[in-house]
Amino acid sequence: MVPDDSTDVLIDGLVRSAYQVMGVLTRIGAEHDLSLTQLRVLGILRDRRPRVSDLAAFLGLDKSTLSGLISRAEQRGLLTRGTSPEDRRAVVVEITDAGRELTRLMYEKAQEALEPATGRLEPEQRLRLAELLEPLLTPPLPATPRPARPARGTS
Amino acid sequence: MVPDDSTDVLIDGLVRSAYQVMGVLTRIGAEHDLSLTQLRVLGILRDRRPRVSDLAAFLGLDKSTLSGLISRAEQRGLLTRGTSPEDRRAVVVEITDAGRELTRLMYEKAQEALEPATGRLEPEQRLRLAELLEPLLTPPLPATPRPARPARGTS
DNA sequence: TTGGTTGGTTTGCATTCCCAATCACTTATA
DNA sequence: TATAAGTGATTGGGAATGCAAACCAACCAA
Repeated sequence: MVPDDSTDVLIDGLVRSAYQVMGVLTRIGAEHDLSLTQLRVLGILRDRRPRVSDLAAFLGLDKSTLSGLISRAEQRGLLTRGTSPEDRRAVVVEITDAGRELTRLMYEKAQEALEPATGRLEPEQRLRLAELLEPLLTPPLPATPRPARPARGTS
Repeated sequence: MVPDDSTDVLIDGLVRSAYQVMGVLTRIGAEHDLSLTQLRVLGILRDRRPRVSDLAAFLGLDKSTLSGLISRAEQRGLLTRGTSPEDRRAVVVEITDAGRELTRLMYEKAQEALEPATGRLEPEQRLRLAELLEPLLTPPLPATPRPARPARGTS
């Protein structure tokens, strides 16, 4: 498939919007001592309880990189490490309430920060843009089905 | 302006596509020992000859961060430092032919890497997507007008 | 039980990034 | 013109990110 003009101009837009979004996330994260990667991990954990290797594979990072990152976040009380019942070697990572709250706040702020940009589109254009973006996105990690009750304890 | 559903879903798409694009750029850059920021700087330099502070302001980074980054790229022959005629304190950064070629290669590879994603859209959808993205983008640094002749040498 | 594999952590190193201090040049003021 | 203040860039210190290699622990097959 030979890339044509429509691809050129699209790549340019995607790359530039990516830098812009990352800039916003970096700045907002920094205000709360969260790196881009930490922010991303927390975002992923919102509805998943993956193992360290799943996380590493999905993020394209080395397991050792996650090790330190998870430790720091754990010390700050943003997430916890647990052992998988199925495989006692495996470490499952779970977000805490504090982590969840911080993540919510971060994404809320990101939304505000991007508002001047997204506000330049009409609501139906925003939907159309989101629709067009959708097919480009890599499917996320499957969500961990949460037990009927929120399962604060191990229940 | 109260964020509505269309904003939520759009932000989600933008953030995810940003992570995805950054992932691709990071990987491709790494294959040639270029960090995301170095790649970005080279991309900016393609048609500009900004001063260090312009670059820092545009990237939202500290000048000191750029200092080292520029030095390393300079040692690799990807760019050169020059003194501004107008202000002898100022350092202007200029891409070299080697840097330009490497940048071209990187973006070509990025295009290939993103092809499986962008290819999921029809050409007219790609154009439409690019069009919708456009209003969101921060205007880039103004290009440095190049002398009439491409000015390989100082002419 | 042994040997190989897989999941995570630790250690060491380069890079990125910020901040504070510094040097060099520019511009304003006396 | 001399001096002071301001601006542009670099340097050095410190934390975090990221990889690779070495390592331990648990799983799994023979």
